[in-house]
Amino acid sequence: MSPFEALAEPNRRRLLDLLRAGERPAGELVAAMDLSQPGVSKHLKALREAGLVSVRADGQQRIYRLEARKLADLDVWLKPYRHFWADHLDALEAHLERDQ
Amino acid sequence: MSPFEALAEPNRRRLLDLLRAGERPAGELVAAMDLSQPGVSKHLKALREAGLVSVRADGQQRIYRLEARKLADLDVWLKPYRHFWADHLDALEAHLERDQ
DNA sequence: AATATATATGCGTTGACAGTTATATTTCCC
DNA sequence: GGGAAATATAACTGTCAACGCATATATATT
Repeated sequence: MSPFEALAEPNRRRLLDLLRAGERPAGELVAAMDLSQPGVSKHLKALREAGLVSVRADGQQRIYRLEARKLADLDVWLKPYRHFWADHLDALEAHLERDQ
Repeated sequence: MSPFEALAEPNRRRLLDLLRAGERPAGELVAAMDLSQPGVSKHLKALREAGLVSVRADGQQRIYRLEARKLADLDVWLKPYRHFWADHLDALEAHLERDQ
């Protein structure tokens, strides 16, 4: 599953947001999400396959960790578009300054 | 359809890439894509509903135009993640400099 | 008005995905 | 070893998206 596809699902974006605060065992993620345990587990699998998270075993727990480097793919794709709204912003700012 | 969902589909990303060069009639997009005309038309509809493109009529043609501002949503979502790989890059650069 | 061109929509099929419940697997503790 | 806890997988169901083909709609041309 590509990062783009992985991010299409809101629950998966939420999982990544949760992991931004630091690595967490799957159980905590389940508790934080409004989803069944298997549901969360499947989303985590999708994120794993997209390379967006990694897991490490700690006893019977699985500690999930954000792999943000993979999001750089998105950033790269986005790059040639960025100047479009950057230009607009520049124009807006110029306009606002002119009006001051 | 959210921008995230819209971007999950490779053909739709390709359509956006094509529109980066400037606005184009639907027919040109069909010619450039390896898809049926109705197929392209449906993807364009999805992009329209996601706010990522706009259309204007010119005779019997429909001229499509990139609405890149909507991609700023993506950029905003990405923002809190950016420092993750930026940090990694800094570390890598420092490492490379040290080795020079 | 009839025909052609450009584009969109309807329909049917197929495959993928998200959600559930139930069950398997692994590890821990007694 | 036996049971509990943590997590993953299996099996099933309902929904939705993508594709192709056929058709409708709108505009232009003669």
